[in-house]
Amino acid sequence: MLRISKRVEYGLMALQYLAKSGQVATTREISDSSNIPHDLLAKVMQSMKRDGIIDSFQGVRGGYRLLLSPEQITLNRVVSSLDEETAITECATENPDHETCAMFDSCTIKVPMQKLQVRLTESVGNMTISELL
Amino acid sequence: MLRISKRVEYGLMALQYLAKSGQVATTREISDSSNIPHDLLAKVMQSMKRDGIIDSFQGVRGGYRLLLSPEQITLNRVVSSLDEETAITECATENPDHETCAMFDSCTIKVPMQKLQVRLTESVGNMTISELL
DNA sequence: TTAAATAGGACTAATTTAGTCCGATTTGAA
DNA sequence: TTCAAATCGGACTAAATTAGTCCTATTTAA
Repeated sequence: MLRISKRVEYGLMALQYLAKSGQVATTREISDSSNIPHDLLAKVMQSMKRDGIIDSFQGVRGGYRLLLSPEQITLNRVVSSLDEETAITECATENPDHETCAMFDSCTIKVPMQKLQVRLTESVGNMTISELL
Repeated sequence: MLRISKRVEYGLMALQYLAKSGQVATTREISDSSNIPHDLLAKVMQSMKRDGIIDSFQGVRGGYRLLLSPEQITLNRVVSSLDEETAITECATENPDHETCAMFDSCTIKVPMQKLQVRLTESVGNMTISELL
């Protein structure tokens, strides 16, 4: 029905890795262990860093570390760090309007779609990293 | 997190229309009333016809009609009629294997993803057309 | 000083999705 | 009988999104 992006897949793998190790790990270490393209994972880590999910250390002994506990990191959070679009339809965002969808006024499935979004966020999106351990 | 395709959006609108009218309606009628590209809607209707959700009548007084009650038509059903990929990851399909994903063996988030798929199907996917009325 | 690491922007390639076009067939009505 | 309105279905193009690469700068421990 709805496919998860590679960015989110890689992000989840990396967070799982960090949660398991409990220590600082480099993108090289993670990408090698999981067969993830290194440069792409680097982007993913940077995004999650900016969002405050993980912490980073530059320089030769650098790397990343979890900043939140596995229980605190939800799929919703990971997705909103890593994906552009996070809603099932354009009108299922926080404050949808004509800017986002040309059919805004005439649309007859707007309200049901917004309800679906809530269901998705509350059931699927509430998964946490602790469920990956 | 996961966006619904235009095909599914249009499909839902059309099914809602058919459910409301309770009669035979043409793709022209539906596409005009909802501002949907006609030719694309035609494809969508054909797919849903093939899947047995709706019924068709050819010729000058032709069109489409619901074949199932609105309560019987789930989002899961609509999506599987209209989309190519219906799972959140390649490994969250019925019988996943190496054909579908190169990382199948080494992947460490396979099982959790399969559980997520179940959650998605059971919560979001269970919505029916009756919820659009 | 150097090598290993993050930071980040720009870019290309690949894939997926959206939408169009064409011709065939069916069929009710003028 | 003809015609126009409809479904049917394949092939195709265009657009958008996603995946992945590349390059350069900065940081920092050894």
